[in-house]
Amino acid sequence: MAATMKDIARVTGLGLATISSYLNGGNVREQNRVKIEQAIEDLHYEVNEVARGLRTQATRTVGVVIPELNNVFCSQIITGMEDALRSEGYATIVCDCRSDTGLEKEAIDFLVRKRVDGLVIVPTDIQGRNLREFLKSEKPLILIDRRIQGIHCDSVLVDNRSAASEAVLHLIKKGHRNIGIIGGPRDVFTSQERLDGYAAAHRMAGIPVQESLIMHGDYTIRSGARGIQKLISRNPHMTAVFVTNYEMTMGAVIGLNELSLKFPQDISIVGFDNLEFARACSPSLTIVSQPTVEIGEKAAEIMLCRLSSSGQDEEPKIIRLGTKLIEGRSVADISD
Amino acid sequence: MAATMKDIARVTGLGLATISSYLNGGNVREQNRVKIEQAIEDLHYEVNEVARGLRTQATRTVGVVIPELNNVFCSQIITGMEDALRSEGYATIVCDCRSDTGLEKEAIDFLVRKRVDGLVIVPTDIQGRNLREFLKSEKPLILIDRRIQGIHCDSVLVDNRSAASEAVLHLIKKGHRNIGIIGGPRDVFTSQERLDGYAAAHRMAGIPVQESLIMHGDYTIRSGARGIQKLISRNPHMTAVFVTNYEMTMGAVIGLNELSLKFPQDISIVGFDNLEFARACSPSLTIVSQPTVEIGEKAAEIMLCRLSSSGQDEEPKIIRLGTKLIEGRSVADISD
DNA sequence: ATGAAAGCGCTAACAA
DNA sequence: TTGTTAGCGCTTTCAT
Repeated sequence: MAATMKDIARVTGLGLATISSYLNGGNVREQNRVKIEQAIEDLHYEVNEVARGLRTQATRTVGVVIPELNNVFCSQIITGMEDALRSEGYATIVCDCRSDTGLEKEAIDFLVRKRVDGLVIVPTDIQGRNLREFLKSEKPLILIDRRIQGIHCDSVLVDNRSAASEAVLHLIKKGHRNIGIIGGPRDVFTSQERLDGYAAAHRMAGIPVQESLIMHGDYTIRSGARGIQKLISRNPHMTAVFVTNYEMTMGAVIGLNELSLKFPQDISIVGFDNLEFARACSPSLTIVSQPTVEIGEKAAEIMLCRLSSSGQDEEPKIIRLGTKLIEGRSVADISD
Repeated sequence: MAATMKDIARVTGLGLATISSYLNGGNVREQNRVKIEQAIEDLHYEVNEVARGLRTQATRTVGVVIPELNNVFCSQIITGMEDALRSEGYATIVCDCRSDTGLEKEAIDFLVRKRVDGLVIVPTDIQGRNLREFLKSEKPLILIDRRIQGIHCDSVLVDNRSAASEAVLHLIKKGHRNIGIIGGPRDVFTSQERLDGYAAAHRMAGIPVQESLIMHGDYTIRSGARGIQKLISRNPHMTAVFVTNYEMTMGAVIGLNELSLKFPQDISIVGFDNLEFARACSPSLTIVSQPTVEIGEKAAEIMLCRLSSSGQDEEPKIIRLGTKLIEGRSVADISD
């Protein structure tokens, strides 16, 4: 059996309160401090966080629900967040709900049962019913990447409209007029914003938006490959495609390979996320890059703040982080 | 405040033992069962797993330590494992130690303090000092991907020797005689096994191994890019390269792009992992594919078994899973 | 089948 | 500063 505070008390001849005080950074007489440290060393004592949690009603654990762990955007966010939380003694329990609203509900219930102190989520269910329930618990909730109507809580987002319009304007500047887009699911917040940005860029340039140039994928590699192939067959005049997440970008590249088409000669392409992949492509891809690690760190920072005694009653914060357009060689200049 | 068993007892007029018995699947008189269920419903009661954990000395939580979450091999393993564990009510706390032995120790201590019931680890420290300590706790420990000398515990590995020799023999069959390899760090178990396989294939074919054809990377994209460039400058006769993990494979592709070299015309390449990336390359890459999700599921299965009352005293299991060589178009046939 | 009571390891209020 | 004590919410004897 692992040693307990009682053992330390017995060995040192001190009371429990003294040990507890020492462990929690309180004042202890020098000679006792030495004794306690010696005993802890000898008995390999480690605080039992379960007992502490029962007493303090805090598990020092944060729950995270994401649509897909096996997705660079998500895994990078978690890397940044987990790191920041752990350095403050918080554990992170990550649940992957496979973009399934049912599994999302199960994951949240699971985390509630585990008594996490707070929840960070990249929501799948756009209704947010599960979240409304969670909010009643008065525990901090942070939304990442997607907002939900009627849910007022801290959110960390990127500026999707600007990101998309910057990408599309870049294509327009290079002379493209028939620009396809492979967007995400119609009902996803982020996806809508990116489509808005696509339309806004067209408006700014005075180019009408053509419905046939708009495809909705589901953020998978497969849908990216299918998407670009459909776009091409439907739109003989299309000279460029903007793809709105990493997996679909990779899919689009696969799709072109399958048709033996080359970028930028046959078609220009602007992708999304994952600089490494962009550089690995030949020629390298022009992409919109999101500050994923920063998103995770920001979420952790806000969570830590809410969890501390001070930052509880402040208004919900909406953080918008910027993206960068990183130029590769996948866009042909056809202006003349 | 959330409702407790006491509340259920008060509302139903029953004793705590009865409620507990009900919650744990014991026998309860029909009429009481109904009453209890009603009360649970009304009060939104949820078991407090923290209190239960304190009492039962089990948190129903498994700790996982990996060298890099933002690495497809690791994230896919975790996807498979987390899924299997959660469906049995176990939470997974993942710690990313950034391939740093110091951080690995911190992560393990952290998980011990969190009183995880078991530990699954892709070890970074090849000495395994942290693990020796953990083993004393009598809690189940499972090693993934890498074994450690002197640590006897369950392990889930792939057959690295066969994987590597199959890849190299494939190259030899296509007529290659000067085959470079970008291996992992010298001290990593998996990396040694793959190098063994590389050598074994040469022996089988009666081809001497040349030291200059062997590079050691550190499993990062950057080291793959540098690695292939060094190999090329050092070995003018080299016609093919075998790259031994996904990140370095992507790096090698980047490195070739930077030199404006094409595969398979200028050099043939066999990579590792991530079928999607392999298909996204142009032409598609021939790769060794590991059953990552299966590795995670197997680890979860063994952990669940060890954690159950039955499977505790069995001998450590060493599971070896097979890999597949998936042919793309990145290997030129130069036999004549 | 059910109830009473002890105790898991800790913190915090109170006393000394 | 330190000791004593009560309980956090649960499971588990031991009675009944």
